[in-house]
Amino acid sequence: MEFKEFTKIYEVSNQDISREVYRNNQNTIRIKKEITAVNNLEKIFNAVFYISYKKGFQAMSMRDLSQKTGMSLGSLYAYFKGKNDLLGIIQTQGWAIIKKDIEQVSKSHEAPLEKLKAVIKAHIFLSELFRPWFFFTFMEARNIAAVKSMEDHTQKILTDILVAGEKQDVFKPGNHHLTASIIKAMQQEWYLKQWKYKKLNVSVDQFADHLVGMVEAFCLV
Amino acid sequence: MEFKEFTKIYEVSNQDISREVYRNNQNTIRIKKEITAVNNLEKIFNAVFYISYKKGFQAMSMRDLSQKTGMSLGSLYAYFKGKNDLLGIIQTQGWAIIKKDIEQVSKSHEAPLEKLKAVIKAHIFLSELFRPWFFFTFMEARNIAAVKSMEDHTQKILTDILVAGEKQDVFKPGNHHLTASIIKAMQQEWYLKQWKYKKLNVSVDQFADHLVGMVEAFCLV
DNA sequence: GTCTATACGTGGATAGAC
DNA sequence: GTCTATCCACGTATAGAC
Repeated sequence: MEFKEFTKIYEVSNQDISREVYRNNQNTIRIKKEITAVNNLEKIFNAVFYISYKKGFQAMSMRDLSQKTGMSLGSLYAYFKGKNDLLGIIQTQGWAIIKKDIEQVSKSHEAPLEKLKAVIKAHIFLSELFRPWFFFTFMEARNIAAVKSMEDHTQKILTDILVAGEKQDVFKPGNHHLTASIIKAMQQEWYLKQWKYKKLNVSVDQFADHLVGMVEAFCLV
Repeated sequence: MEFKEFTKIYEVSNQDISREVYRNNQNTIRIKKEITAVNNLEKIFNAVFYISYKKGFQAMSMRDLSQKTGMSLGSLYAYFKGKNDLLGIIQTQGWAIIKKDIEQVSKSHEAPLEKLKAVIKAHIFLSELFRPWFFFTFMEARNIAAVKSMEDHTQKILTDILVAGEKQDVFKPGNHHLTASIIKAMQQEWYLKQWKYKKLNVSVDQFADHLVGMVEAFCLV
């Protein structure tokens, strides 16, 4: 599967995400008109990602955010209770995006190798589609327990596939936990070092294929 | 080479680092007695790493730092001009540690495969020895141009080895820039996700060997 | 729903005693 | 060299007009 294909199957836009956030937080968001709210939420998220990418969420002031969105300080506080609340909203949503996807993909395919390839690629493609969410979640949430448990969760999926593959004599024996962990690291690389791959002129598809190639070389009997 | 061996060859302690920092910054540091200065600098760095690991450097207040070091606010400012200055000092030193090592190691060995293994392992071992410095540098300096150029630099060393190996028919042809980049990502994993490998009970040596195994499987003809 | 004006607290930094 | 006390700016958050 290539990235283009993936985007057609996985039809979710940034607007959809903002709408989801709006509906999940209608109790705290003071805006009544959905269209207005969704549009502004999108503006807010983009601004947060932009500023946080450069200097981190903590260093971003509400005045920064006000300037970048073009909205006043007062308006912003109609969309979230406080800066900390905003952080929580983004993290929760980022988490939801990742979780939903992984579960979906890991159910498709049966053969271990095909399954492994599909899971690896799906995660990279998803992180490409929502790169700012992934980057932000990684950078700003590092020590939250929730994030660690999510890492464990997604890693377990990979480990299970490797173990199943070994039983079917498709994969070599070895420390599958460790292999799974390193695969995860390689996937993360794509959204953590975007600037590098832009400079190297490497596309998502190239990156994903290269990574799959490395995993195959190491795991296959 | 194993980690134990490495530590014997590379005989540098945290004290040595603090002393280096002291000597490099004698113009701005107001303390005259070296012993006092070096001891307190070490305390300061450890405190910075501890607090920043949990909430990031920006979120760390000078009062946090004062409490954790047991030194007063006033005293702290005798060691650096300001919070921003402190950040710069740590980053510069972190950078120096990495740079010095890599250059040293890349000169040893001649055969591409041996050289590749040595460079990969040395970096992992070094990052283990000075893990807080590496973690801090990665997390707090992500978008500084200096850091990007350093990434390029260390990556180039790996790329060159791969290219040389291909010419000697030891390594398969391929996108060596991309491979080098992914190797770097795998190395970084060791100090970025320390908590995970502690939980998995994976030692530095195991990790390094596993990684070398993956690279060999992929690169060797 | 969005704005401006403003209150209030926190945090970086310094002065000056010891 | 280190401390306490204090200054001042900046940033979060709210009130209330439009």
